[in-house]
Amino acid sequence: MARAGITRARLAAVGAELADELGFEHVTLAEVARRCGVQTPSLYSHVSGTAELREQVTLLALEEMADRAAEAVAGLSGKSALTGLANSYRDYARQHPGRFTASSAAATLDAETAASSAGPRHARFTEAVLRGYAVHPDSRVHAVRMLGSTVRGFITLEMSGSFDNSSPPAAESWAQIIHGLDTLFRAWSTAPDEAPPPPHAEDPR
Amino acid sequence: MARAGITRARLAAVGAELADELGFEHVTLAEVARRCGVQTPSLYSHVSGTAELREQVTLLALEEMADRAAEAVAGLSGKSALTGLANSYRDYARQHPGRFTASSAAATLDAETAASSAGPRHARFTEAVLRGYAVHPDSRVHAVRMLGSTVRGFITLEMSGSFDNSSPPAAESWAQIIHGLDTLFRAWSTAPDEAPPPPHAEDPR
DNA sequence: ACTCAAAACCTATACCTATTAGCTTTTAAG
DNA sequence: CTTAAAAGCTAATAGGTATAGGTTTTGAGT
Repeated sequence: MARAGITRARLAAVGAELADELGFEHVTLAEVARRCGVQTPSLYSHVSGTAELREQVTLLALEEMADRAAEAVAGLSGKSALTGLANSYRDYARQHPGRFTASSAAATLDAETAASSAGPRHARFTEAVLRGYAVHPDSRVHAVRMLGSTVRGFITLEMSGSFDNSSPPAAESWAQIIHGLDTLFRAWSTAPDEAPPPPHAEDPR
Repeated sequence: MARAGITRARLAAVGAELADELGFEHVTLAEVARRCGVQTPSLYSHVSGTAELREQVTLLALEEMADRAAEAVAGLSGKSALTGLANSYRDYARQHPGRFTASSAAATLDAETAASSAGPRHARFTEAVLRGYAVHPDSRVHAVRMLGSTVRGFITLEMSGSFDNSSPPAAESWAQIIHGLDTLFRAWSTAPDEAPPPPHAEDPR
């Protein structure tokens, strides 16, 4: 279709559209090439293969999400910030399901790429939100991880339709869960919650 | 390799091994056929295609996880039950990463299949655990969903290596997070936490 | 034991996608 | 203008998916 010079960035953009339309697993060199009005092998001058193409989509998604997260928490603190951050992710996932899925595939990023990606930015925003709660330093990382886990887990399950078969709409639970996190983080701000014994033995490797 | 008569169940089993060894996305008819000492087309008498093969692996994983969850919470209540349930999932994911990934792909199950799968069993175990907290009926579903989201989210992020670049080992956060959920559910058992206004407008479609 | 039909496999084939190799056409710098 | 690199293209291989149609087992009924 559209010929306009292939660039790495354009491949990522086309791949991202494709992901949202057909699902991240259908982001394929052949289809992207088709949409760019170019033969498949031509793409190899710009990306090393399918893996890198998808990686670019993943990085694009992480960037976009970080941008939105930044906007969402700007000037807010406490529960408003928490709500804004969480909603920015959920809204993004609803508007761009394929990209959100791509962002979950950050697993496949090598260490250097991951470090230079927007990944760390996300952690910083989350930390910023948590700072508003004055969470005790010893609990901060845990809170960051819990927030990330719960938000990503909920969105994933919601997207996969896991909540479609039980009665209250997912949105209601979402509100309650955010409320719960707010409560919990408030509690963590005072006492550093003495570490309970590890709930089960680590494999001693 | 081993010839012993192909059955749907065996395909699922071989597929599950394959998933753990190479990753769920490498569960392919060709490779399963190879491992069964059979030609690829022969599999079509037992499954309708790649999609159904993977679906079988997903169902197998859901069954296994439900079995373990059942064992893990048997005779326990309160925080012990919570910990046991959560750990049963995390341990399963560590021992069978590919199957765990497969279980996350429940999205692709059609409604009937999903309903008759082990999916509902998981919800029941979670509910059972929550019952030990005497969570207010109005909050129960939300608690179930939060527990599911947090546990699955954490495990996914841990598996993807997201926690590898910050200092306290993931296991420590895991313990803290379970502790946090315990605290929260205890709080939810008393007051039904008046519903806060929805944190943001639903799309009014 | 014998038959014969279904079950379980196989071969052949067509179509995708991925990837490599090597050629041709632009394009823009000097 | 010239010319070298950039950007694309064609050709060709490999491996996975899927369908069609044939052959061999196997076991149920007689």
